[in-house]
Amino acid sequence: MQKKKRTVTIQDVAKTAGVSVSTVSRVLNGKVDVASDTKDRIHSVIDDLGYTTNLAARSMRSQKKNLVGLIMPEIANPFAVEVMKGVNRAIAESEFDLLVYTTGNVRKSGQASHEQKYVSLLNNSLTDGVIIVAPMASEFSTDAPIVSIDPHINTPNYPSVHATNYQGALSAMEYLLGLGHKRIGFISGRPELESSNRRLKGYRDALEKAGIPVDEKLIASGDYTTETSVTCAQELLSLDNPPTAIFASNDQTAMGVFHVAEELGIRIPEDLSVIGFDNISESKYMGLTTVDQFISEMGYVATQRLIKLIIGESLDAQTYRMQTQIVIRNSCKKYVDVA
Amino acid sequence: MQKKKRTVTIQDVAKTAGVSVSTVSRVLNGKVDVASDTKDRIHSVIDDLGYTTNLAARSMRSQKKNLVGLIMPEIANPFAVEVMKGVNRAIAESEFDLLVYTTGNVRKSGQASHEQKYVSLLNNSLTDGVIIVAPMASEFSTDAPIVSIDPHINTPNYPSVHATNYQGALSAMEYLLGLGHKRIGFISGRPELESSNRRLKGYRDALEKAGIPVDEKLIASGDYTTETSVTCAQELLSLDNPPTAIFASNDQTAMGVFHVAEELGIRIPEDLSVIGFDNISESKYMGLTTVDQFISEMGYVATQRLIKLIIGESLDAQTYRMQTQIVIRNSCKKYVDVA
DNA sequence: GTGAAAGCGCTAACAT
DNA sequence: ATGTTAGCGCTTTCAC
Repeated sequence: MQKKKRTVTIQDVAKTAGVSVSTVSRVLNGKVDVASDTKDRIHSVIDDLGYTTNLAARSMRSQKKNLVGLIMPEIANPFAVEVMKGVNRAIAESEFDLLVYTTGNVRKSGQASHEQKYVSLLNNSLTDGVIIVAPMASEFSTDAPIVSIDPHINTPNYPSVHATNYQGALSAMEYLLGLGHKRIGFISGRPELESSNRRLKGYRDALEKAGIPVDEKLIASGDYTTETSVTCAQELLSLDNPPTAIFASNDQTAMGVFHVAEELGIRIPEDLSVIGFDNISESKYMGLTTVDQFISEMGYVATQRLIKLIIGESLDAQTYRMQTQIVIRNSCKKYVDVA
Repeated sequence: MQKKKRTVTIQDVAKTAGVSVSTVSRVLNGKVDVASDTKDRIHSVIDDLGYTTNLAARSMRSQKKNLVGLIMPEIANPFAVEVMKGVNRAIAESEFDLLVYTTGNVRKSGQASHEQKYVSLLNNSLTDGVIIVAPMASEFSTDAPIVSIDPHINTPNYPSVHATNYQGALSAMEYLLGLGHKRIGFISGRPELESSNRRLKGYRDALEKAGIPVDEKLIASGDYTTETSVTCAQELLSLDNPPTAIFASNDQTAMGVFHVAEELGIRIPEDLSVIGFDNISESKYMGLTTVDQFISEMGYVATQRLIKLIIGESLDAQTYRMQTQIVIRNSCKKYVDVA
């Protein structure tokens, strides 16, 4: 079992080294005006006692914490994972460490009302700044800088990083239409999210622009999960006049389509073109065409921007839009409708 | 931009509400002996001022923080992601929130020497207990409970959750041997990890037990990443006498094999049986046979055990071994060696 | 170059 | 039912 000794404090170190706490603190924080022999002595005492500075206490007193916070309702879903990957990369390249705060579950976090709470929780005590993912609030009160990723509000009062969801959906559809598809299914994401609605709007507008009337039967309402997508895909593919292509609102959704197609013996991309927004997970190996990955990139960019704010630089623009782009992993066969 | 007001403290609330700080503190912590009208008044002041409690200050004073920590060198690799998923699930079911601490990068974390630092960092200040992933240290000094996942040491002095890596590898190999394979390739994981070595040992022992001499040319050294695995797979598959099956030491490694096979026009599972340890990512849709997922489960179990320790229950055993098991997603064709 | 002392915002006795 | 007060471990003036 682990040792149950009382925590070693700066006091203990000072006492054993025969100096005052302030001297120890100076050494700890790399201040210059300390005799090198005292410094050495203190360092060795620190090693001996296994002292480590108490984060809470330090945070309470000092400005710079070298810590950025990331607030997410949960850290298990693919979107969250991808954001974290991007944040992680930026963190790895920086002098900052990262503290991810989560309640594990959207329900526990509650909604907008709780967001401010989590922001202050981290920002006013532990961290130099926070990144908040998909916030609903239109405003935050905080001492330290904040950057949001994919906020629900279109033009929030705080810096944000978005994806060009509408444009991306438009390009995706143009690609499918360009292959000759006339009946294109759509599986939507969570309807309360801006991102989802803008992808849907892209779908509709692209069809309209192409002079193809929207068939509401071809629009299935998913929720960005593979499970629901399976049901949606079954629904779409068992229509009397099934779609010859499916535009999945995210990668998990595309996975569901792939899964159902496999069960039904429908080959992708030969019999059915599938295009997935995002491209998280390993679907790139699976015969899907994707709008390339930017979620991770959003995490990366958001972190970089936050760090800029922390070190006092200003942002070129408060809103940053990540450009989505079509990536063809496996070209779909040119499709000509038999009808 | 966000408001730049000075942080609202419990003092401010007390003053505006015309009560003492302790009364506010009582309300904040849901103590009973407060008149309901004062309580209401305080609550409304809290709302007005947008007060939120300072985590650092609170942590410094109180025992119970309702927060567990998770320490990982980085949070971007698939193993880390899977662990977090499991932890997330357990957290969602509990009254605790989660704080994930990472430096973003193994290099920045340094090694064993730094582990203790991170443990104390969280455990002696912010959290009620921590989970540490793949620690090298054989001992930790900490006030609050600790649980490790997949420690490098075989029998550490702290509670741990392992997978039955050796047994799992044995079963995987028995499965492949049972299909009639005589030349089975192996792509190893990071050699400094216990898990990797035990999987390799399972590979060797299974062959030996089957009376098949180990051909060292069939053992490629990977590092649990898809990138390296691609090289390994190319190496193996371009041998004069290539393997008819490959045992990949984890799922990412299996992905690499799949990728190379696709490029070479080798069909899985028809021409090449591939079995991957783990089963993270979406490889289950890819014609691979896998040792089923337990990494996430390790995170889940570890969290549950930590919570037990936090609330004062004791563990049945200090070491918990997750049972691995073969899962056949797509049965490989019975293979008979032509040699 | 070093020490003494004043808090940071909070909780937990101890009073009243 | 509420107020007073003593710290938690640390950094930071301000002395010496």
